[in-house]
Amino acid sequence: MASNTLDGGHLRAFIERIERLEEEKRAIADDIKDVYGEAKGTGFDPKVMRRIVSLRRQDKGKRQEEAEILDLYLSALGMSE
Amino acid sequence: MASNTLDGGHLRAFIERIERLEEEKRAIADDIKDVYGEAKGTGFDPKVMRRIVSLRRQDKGKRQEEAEILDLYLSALGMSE
Amino acid sequence: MASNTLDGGHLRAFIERIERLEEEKRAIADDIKDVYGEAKGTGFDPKVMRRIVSLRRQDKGKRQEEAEILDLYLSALGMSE
Amino acid sequence: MASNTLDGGHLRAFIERIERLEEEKRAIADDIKDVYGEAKGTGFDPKVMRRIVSLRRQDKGKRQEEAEILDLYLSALGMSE
DNA sequence: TCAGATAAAATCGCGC
DNA sequence: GCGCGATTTTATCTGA
Repeated sequence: MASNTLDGGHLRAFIERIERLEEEKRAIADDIKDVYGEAKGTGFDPKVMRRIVSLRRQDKGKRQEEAEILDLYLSALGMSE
Repeated sequence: MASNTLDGGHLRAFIERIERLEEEKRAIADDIKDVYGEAKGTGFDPKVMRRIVSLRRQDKGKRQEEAEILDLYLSALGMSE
Repeated sequence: MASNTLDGGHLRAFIERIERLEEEKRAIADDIKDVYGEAKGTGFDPKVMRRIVSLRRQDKGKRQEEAEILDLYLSALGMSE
Repeated sequence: MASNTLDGGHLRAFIERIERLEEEKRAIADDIKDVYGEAKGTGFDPKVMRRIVSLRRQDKGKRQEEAEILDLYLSALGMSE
């Protein structure tokens, strides 16, 4: 039972670390929303902006994927080290 | 055309701010994942932990909503002033 | 081409079933709106009512989650069998 | 205070009617999900199907809009009765 | 690696 | 028309 108490304290610590991080994450999400709002206030269409961000994210992901494939080829050729 | 360039620069600035924020957000998400991994390494079940975090988040949200609805009732009853 | 026609017919049947169900769903949504309107007509504030409905929905979901998490705890402790 | 009790009962009746309707709505939503699952089981791609349903819904909305415009013209011409 | 579950983002629709 | 809430769609993550 003592060990249960110990585990409980340990678990609580983990939970609270996670909750703090999630709070930070949420704060940033709010910041992002604010930026969209600010942009809207200066005449930009948030919907269009979201699409741009999404497209650029995809491009970036694709570029990363291509880089990984390149690494794969290089290591297959014994040229990665 | 000059105005287009200006708008473009403005838009670009917004987009880049958003992308930086999204990067931070993703970094925090990774941190959270790490914490779950670390907890798992010490014997805790991540699934149970996620459920706990979720439940606590709901509790918090619900308490806030209840406070809001009380205000609503009071104002509906003309007792808010 | 015969197989295309067959697949097309099959697909069409699925699509139409879905569309019929969506129509029913929309009809119910309209009914709900009507009830809010009727309640408003007898002096109740729809905004407050919506909040109540939302809160009760959350309560229900939370109770279900709590039951699930109890199961999780029990199984995590090897007490579920 | 007696009137409050009466109002409470009335309010409760409205709330419960709404909740029953929302339950029906949710049941239908589940049915729809089931149909997509069934279609997937016979080899159709749910994502494509959703797009089809969405397109057809748009078409329908557009056709309705056109019909309304036609009615408008007809009544403007005194030909609607 | 894929399916299933979970969470996030985007879209839609309502009421104000 | 705008914000807000609900719904739907998309992306992420975990476990098999």
